[in-house]
Amino acid sequence: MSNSEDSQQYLNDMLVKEEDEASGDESDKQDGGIMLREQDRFLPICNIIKIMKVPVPQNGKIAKDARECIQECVSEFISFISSEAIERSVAENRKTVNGDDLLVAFSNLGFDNYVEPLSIYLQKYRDSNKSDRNLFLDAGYPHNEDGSSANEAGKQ
Amino acid sequence: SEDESSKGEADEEPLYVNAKQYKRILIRRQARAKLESRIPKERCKYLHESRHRHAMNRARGEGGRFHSAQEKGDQDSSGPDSGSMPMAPSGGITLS
Amino acid sequence: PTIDNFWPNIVSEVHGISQVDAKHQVLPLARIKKIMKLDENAKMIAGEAPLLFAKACEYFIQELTMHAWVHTEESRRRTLQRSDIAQAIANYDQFDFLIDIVPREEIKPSSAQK
DNA sequence: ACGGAGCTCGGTGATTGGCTGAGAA
DNA sequence: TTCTCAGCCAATCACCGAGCTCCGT
Repeated sequence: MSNSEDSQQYLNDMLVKEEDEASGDESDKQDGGIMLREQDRFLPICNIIKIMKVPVPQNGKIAKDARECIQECVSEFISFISSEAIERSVAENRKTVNGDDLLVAFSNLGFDNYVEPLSIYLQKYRDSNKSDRNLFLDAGYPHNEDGSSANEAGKQ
Repeated sequence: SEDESSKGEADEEPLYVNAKQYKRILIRRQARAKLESRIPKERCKYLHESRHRHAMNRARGEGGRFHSAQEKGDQDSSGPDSGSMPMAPSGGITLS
Repeated sequence: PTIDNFWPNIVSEVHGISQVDAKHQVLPLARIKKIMKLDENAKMIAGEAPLLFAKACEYFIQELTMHAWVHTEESRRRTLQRSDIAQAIANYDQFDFLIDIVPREEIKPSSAQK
């Protein structure tokens, strides 16, 4: 039953380290390190397509070239903003790139439109995490801290 | 402060680009060059061998579409005449 | 659904979010982090960074696609293709950072170049 | 004490091609 | 007009996220 024609052997992600492309006749071995696969460089194409369909009319079509083009653009988008944000975190002697570094990077690179919605989104994310923690801690264990004790998240 | 558009690279990029992005574009260009050797020159036909084989072996409808795998064994006890229709709405029409 | 209303709509959408659900993101956070880590200067990355990027990427994809679709309609087509994206990038200076990814010469021949 | 890197693990949605009309040419 | 090519289906399995532990700040 088992076929004997298995040109490529796949190991699990735990063991796979070397290049493992199985594109049929693909045999490009570039030195300089480990080969990067598309899964390492791009976001999943299915998710990209879903988002692309939002501003396109219902009966509109999207060519394969266009999907892959956007996929590459998105990865460059991430790397482009990241590069600026990382440089800022280094300039401030921090090892961790945080959300504020990104917001500053968006602003500095001319993506001013992104700053307001992303600031709101980031604030809501931090609020929801803090409220989760505080509810858990305040439930039955009074833990004193210097300064503030009771503050409610007010908005709108 | 200067609000002029930065020129492209003196002898490589003759186009005018967004002044706020100019410096970063050059930095990214270098970073991509370092990665270039690790990037395959062309896109492969599929990402996973196993998923490729899965798609090839799947039950397919007449129009080439994937179809519920109602049978995957090889032995068909029923007569060949039995039209494979999982659910035939008798005269009824689907709501809406 | 127009370009002028895009960002105002986005801003009112984020206000409608009650609690940030990190789980059901459209884009996988682990993949975004992996792409960020391709930068040799990247050391540590806060958990909120991929989350911000997930949202930002949604906006970016929608905006770029929206701009590209304008050119699809200008050419009286119903299929968005790569040349439309090249045009969109050429016409909006916020997309200048993509100039190497989609070079100018990718704009379809016999089309006016601004 | 906080929070992120690196494991492991289990649950799940992204991946995937043949046919055919929409639509690019 | 000719003929390329994107949408359409859903089952597997690679990968994502949620737990851990460990270590640096």
